[in-house]
Amino acid sequence: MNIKHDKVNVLKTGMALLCSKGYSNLGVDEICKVTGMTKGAFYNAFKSKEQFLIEAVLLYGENNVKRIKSELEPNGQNSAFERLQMFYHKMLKAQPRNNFTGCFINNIMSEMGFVSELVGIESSKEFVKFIDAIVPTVMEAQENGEMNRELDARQITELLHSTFYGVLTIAKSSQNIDQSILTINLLFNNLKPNQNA
Amino acid sequence: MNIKHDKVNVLKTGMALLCSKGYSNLGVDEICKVTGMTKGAFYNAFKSKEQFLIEAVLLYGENNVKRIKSELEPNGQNSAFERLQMFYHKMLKAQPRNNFTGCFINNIMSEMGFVSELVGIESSKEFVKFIDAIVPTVMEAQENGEMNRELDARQITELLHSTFYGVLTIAKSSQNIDQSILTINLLFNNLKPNQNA
DNA sequence: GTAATCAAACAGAACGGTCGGTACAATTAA
DNA sequence: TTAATTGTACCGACCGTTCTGTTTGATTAC
Repeated sequence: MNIKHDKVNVLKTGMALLCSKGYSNLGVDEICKVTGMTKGAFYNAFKSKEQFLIEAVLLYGENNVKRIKSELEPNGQNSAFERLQMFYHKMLKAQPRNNFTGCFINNIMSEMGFVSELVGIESSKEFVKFIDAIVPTVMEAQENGEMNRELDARQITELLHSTFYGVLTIAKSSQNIDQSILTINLLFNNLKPNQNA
Repeated sequence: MNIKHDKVNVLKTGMALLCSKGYSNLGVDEICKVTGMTKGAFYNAFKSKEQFLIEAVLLYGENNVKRIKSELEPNGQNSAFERLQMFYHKMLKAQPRNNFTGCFINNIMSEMGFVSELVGIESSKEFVKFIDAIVPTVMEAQENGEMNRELDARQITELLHSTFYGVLTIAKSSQNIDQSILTINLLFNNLKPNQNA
């Protein structure tokens, strides 16, 4: 009996696999096995394995932008600066202990950015969208006087998220996030206005 | 006629291949083709492809520590802060345009950190050695009054190098280093002592 | 001096396994 | 009936590795 497969669910399951195993280490057979698809169904739904990856990148990006906006929006309790800090802490701590797979876009950028130009371009686009989604909260923190107003908000955001990617990579390799949290905290403290100004 | 292969040269050539193609995308056949080895010679020199990777990581780490120390040592012209800034600029700009492969250790950490525990551990160790090699110059910059003395030198160094890795990954994917340089500059400016203190 | 010996290094064909992808009949939905 | 979807066997290419046999160069024996 044929099974009706929800493409979005397949992509979401595939994302987790891609995130932990990487693209080259993950076979189409395994994607099919885990999602319960057959090869016929897979290649009916996706033109190729690479196209599957790109669709996963796009879906992840879309959902992540929503998540960013949701977690950073004013909640009546925390200031913009606090929400930003909580946001990055949460993402670091969300990683299961001893199963630290890192961020999907960061991993794909690193593995495929130079191998597949198309994948590189698409994941870069998603990164820019993440930045776009975070910038308003950084601006709010600047207006609050919680962050240095002399700096460009977009530059600050690029710095924050780049550093986040950097510590993620190191944490993924050492399977330890303690240092990552210290590093992110240091950066946040440094982005406060000059205390004695 | 048999050819005498220098293991170090083979590893260096392999490093460049690993850096641009990644581990999973690089076959032993290609390593052999580029280095002029045959399979027999390769498997006589290396127990396995993974062992080849680990030896490449170790050699890269060793050479990179030497390079860091050499580029950061006092030159009678530049202050510690200037030498640090020049060091990171140089590493970013050293990447050939449109052929931006990133940093070997960063790439391997991201691709293999979770796939092979051994590779993850070894590359993390090399990262720590890089930090060890940079810390003294950060301390010197603090003593000079060029960098904020209130912060822990090792923490600053971790932040610098993590951010460097982050911007490298993004640059590798977008094939553009302009933003990376701006981001690193912003971080350096922020690590100066509070101007109005 | 030189012939015999031997382990290490090398060459490259071959192996079993896995890869992404396809062919096509069977099944389902319209 | 017809078109779309699925299940499965299968393809050629490629993978890391192993294999057998050869070459090499240093060591040993005479």
